[in-house]
Amino acid sequence: MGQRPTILDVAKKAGVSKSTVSLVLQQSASVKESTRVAVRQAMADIGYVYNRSAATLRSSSSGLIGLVINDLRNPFFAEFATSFQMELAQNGFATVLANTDEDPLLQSRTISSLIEHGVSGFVISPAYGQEEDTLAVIEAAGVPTLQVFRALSQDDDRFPFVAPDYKLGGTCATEHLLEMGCKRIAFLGGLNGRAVTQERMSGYLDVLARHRQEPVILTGEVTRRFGKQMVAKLAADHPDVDGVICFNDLVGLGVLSACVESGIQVGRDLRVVGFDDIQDCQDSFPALSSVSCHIPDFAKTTAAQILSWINDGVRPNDHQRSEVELAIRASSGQP
Amino acid sequence: MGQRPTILDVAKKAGVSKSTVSLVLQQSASVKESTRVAVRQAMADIGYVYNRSAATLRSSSSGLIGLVINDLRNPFFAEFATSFQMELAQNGFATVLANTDEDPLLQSRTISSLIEHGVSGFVISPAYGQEEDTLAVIEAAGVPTLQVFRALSQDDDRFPFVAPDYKLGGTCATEHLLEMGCKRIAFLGGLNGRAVTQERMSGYLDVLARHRQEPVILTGEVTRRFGKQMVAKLAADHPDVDGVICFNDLVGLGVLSACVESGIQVGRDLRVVGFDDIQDCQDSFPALSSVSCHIPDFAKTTAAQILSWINDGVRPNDHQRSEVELAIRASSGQP
DNA sequence: CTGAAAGCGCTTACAG
DNA sequence: CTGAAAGCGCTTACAG
Repeated sequence: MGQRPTILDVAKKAGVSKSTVSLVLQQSASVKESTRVAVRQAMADIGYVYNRSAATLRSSSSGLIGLVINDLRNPFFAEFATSFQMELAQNGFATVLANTDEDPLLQSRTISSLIEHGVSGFVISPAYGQEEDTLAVIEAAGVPTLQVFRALSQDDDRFPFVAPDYKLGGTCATEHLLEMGCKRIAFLGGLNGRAVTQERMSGYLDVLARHRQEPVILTGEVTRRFGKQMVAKLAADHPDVDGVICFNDLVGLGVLSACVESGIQVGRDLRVVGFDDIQDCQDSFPALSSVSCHIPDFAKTTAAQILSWINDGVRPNDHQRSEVELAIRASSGQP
Repeated sequence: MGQRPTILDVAKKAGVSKSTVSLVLQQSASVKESTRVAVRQAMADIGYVYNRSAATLRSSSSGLIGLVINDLRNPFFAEFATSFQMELAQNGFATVLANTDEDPLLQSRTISSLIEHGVSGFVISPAYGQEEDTLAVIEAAGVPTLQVFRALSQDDDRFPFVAPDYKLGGTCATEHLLEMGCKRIAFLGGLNGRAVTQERMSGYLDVLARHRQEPVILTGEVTRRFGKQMVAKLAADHPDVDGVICFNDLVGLGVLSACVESGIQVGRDLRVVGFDDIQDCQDSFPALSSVSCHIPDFAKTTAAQILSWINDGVRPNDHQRSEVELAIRASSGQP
């Protein structure tokens, strides 16, 4: 492959100094149009390729963003990651992606590694556990870091946090099921004690309290499998349940498939609402009602915030909630 | 954050020269154990962080792999990307991920950008179209590149290609349905004319020819939606079809949900086999039989190959096929 | 608006 | 086994 051309070669070819070439590379306004064109032409002629590592070393800005996700096999996160990456790409940033698989140890190691790579910022949906380790590593590096969906620490404000309005989602879903005439509504899935579970559940609990209904809570994994299991459990232990709010769509889709299996008419015998509104919701049978978190918009906003923090030093607000909206489909009783 | 310590600070602290520090960093065997320990200790004491950009500039090896995927919203690719990234991480490499959304223009731009970032290698599941542009960009850079699942060019061997044995998968699926007693088997989905579609279909066609059955082919999108639509079409145009082989699991899952909707008993009235064996197959109702591509294993192998190419100069074989295996579940008639 | 010089933090021969 | 020197390809002040 020989030697790749450098800005020196470009400068020679274009008949200018290498500083001028560098200025062209940085889109500096202080380069005359005609020289700019000449330099660009010279680059094209000799097949010049920008070397970011060299630039990073001098300017300490890599154009790399670290996206660290607790569970990338979950389609919700995969959809977010995809939208986020594409948005960053449009703004000239590349995304270094890492799945931590809910392992806090792997998480700290991953983050350290990405810091070595000189990421200009982090967006992280953290794994639970050993929060201090992770926080300390990031803090020591002083890299702009935005937490999404989950917060490593509820109390302090070391890193801004943005998430959908989980509580409102729980509220809307519950009110909707009540309006549809449900007399007994269960909440399924979500790890007990986690903030996200608490929030989604609290909307549900508030509404039920106002309507003097007793809650039925079956927390647990956030998987299709768990949703399927809970249908049997409901039939056995809580036969009066006629509506369920699921921690997320995976649980909801599991409920749907178990209902089909056991001949329960979803949308009539049992009304089901999921949470997140992943793409699958639209193509299940019946289509799954869900609290939409507007994943693509959320990803765009997140990208915009981390970029303006990096580029313009604008630190996002510490606590932000994005809008949610109930997407009503056949699983909760609409035609 | 002030100045981050450099190897010079470490050297001063440990009382050695910076070359020695560098050798420790590179795990060189020619550093005495005691000095190695002293240097490591000094690093910990002053909070040293390795600066890869500097190392990359000098050594031209970034420790970054570009993973370029045509459709990352498809769970099959998301599962692959996740397994691949985690495997790379275990080997000290970071993954820069990019979705091209089946857009060849975005693909060439993406690849150029990743080359600027100095990726040490590419793994790419390409988008179709303008293949030459993409090939030229990579070739000019001389970056080790492994094509997976799809090949940009069938004829030439510019970049090694590895994929599951699609044809064998089609064969197994068809034979299985025949054994289950199907009298008329359709092939659903897959873009017409694409190599992957051709291959999956050719296994199906061969088996049918041997058994003197007429094929029924309905190519099209590779989505749940398309699968749903085809159930109605089959009922209208090909009521005798009692088995379907789907281009992929998304199509298969769409078929299942439409069957539930229209009261068709999957596994009896209609036997269904998908392709890829994504995780959802296990939790649908009925569970979806599928040609397993062993995604996690495939990802591991891919990672190993690109790494040994980069690290040891071992270029993978030009055409490789990985094993597939039919996972038989209720949708094709097993209990 | 453009050029000459220094320097970012490493690795790499080369001595010793 | 360790040290002094050069250099990777850029950007950044600083002159002019």
